[in-house]
Amino acid sequence: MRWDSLDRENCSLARALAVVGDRWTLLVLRESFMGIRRFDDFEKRLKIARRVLSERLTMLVDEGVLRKVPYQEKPTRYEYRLTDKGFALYPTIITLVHWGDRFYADSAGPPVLHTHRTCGHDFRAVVTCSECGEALDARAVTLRPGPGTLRSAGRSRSKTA
Amino acid sequence: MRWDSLDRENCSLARALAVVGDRWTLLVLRESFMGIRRFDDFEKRLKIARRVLSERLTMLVDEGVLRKVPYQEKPTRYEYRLTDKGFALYPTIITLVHWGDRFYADSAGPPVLHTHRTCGHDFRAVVTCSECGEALDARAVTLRPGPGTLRSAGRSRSKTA
DNA sequence: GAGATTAAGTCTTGAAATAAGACTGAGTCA
DNA sequence: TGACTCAGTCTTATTTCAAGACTTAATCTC
Repeated sequence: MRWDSLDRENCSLARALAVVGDRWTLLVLRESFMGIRRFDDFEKRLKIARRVLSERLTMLVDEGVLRKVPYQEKPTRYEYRLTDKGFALYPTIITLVHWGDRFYADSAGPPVLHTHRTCGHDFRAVVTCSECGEALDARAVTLRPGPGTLRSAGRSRSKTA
Repeated sequence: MRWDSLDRENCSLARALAVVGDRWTLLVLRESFMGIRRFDDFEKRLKIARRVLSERLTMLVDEGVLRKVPYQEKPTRYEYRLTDKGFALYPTIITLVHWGDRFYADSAGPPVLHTHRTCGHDFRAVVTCSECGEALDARAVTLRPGPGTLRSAGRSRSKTA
């Protein structure tokens, strides 16, 4: 499978992965969520090859996940900021961080704590159902074909997720 | 950076990505969540190179995300099932699927709908704070060093996420 | 009992992505 | 004038990946 053709596949996960399903891309976004915006700062913090960083940033801008904003003139220089589409990836990233905390933290505990400013507490991310508000468990979810289902999709059979 | 050394880095996201930060790995897990368990079924559905599939499954078993369970003898054959650690990736996958639905669905709508058996409704995944129950926004989260922080970590400065 | 089939892989080969680091260019600072 | 900053691009060697033929072990089909 060629990944640049994946966006045509009728699967939201495959389409999402065609954009962010890459280690460097997600680490770049982690830095964005931590407030990093400039090329050299990304490079120094990630120790990423400049060529790879350049490619990823350009791709993320093309996809609308980041946007280039000029922060000085003479010479004009740009920084990379999250768009709303980029901010919408936060749930994915925070849940993955917490998975890492849970299964790969040092015995001492997680390296970083997340504090919810609204309530003032350190928290874990809990994924809940938009309809009933209960915490979601994969075993309690059923799949069924949606309006965008293609005729070909074998995955359209109702199946326990 | 070599990815096999990433687990030693003091960052939960990097450690998590060292395991699941790969397109094929996440698509394999998607199939697992859809109930697929056998080598040939993964291969047929994903059209993945057998070599790559074999590698990914072995790695996921080594990491404890999947486990091999014999389902017949003569010859003994195994299927791959999610462990609890594997099920714990559901929040990450469901939020990424919904991100794909939101930004990459056909005009008709998402290809697959998710139904919560507990309440009977189609739902979106909402990430909430474990402490106050409110929906989380990246802008309302602050980072601070946790017990596992290394002395080296520049990321330990308190920073808006 | 010969040959096809099923399941779960391994092997080979060519193509693509990555890492490391030198190089470029436009402008400022000392 | 020369060093420095920032944001890249370019080159080359290494690593990883994709495609698909091949292997093994056992069972079904005729």
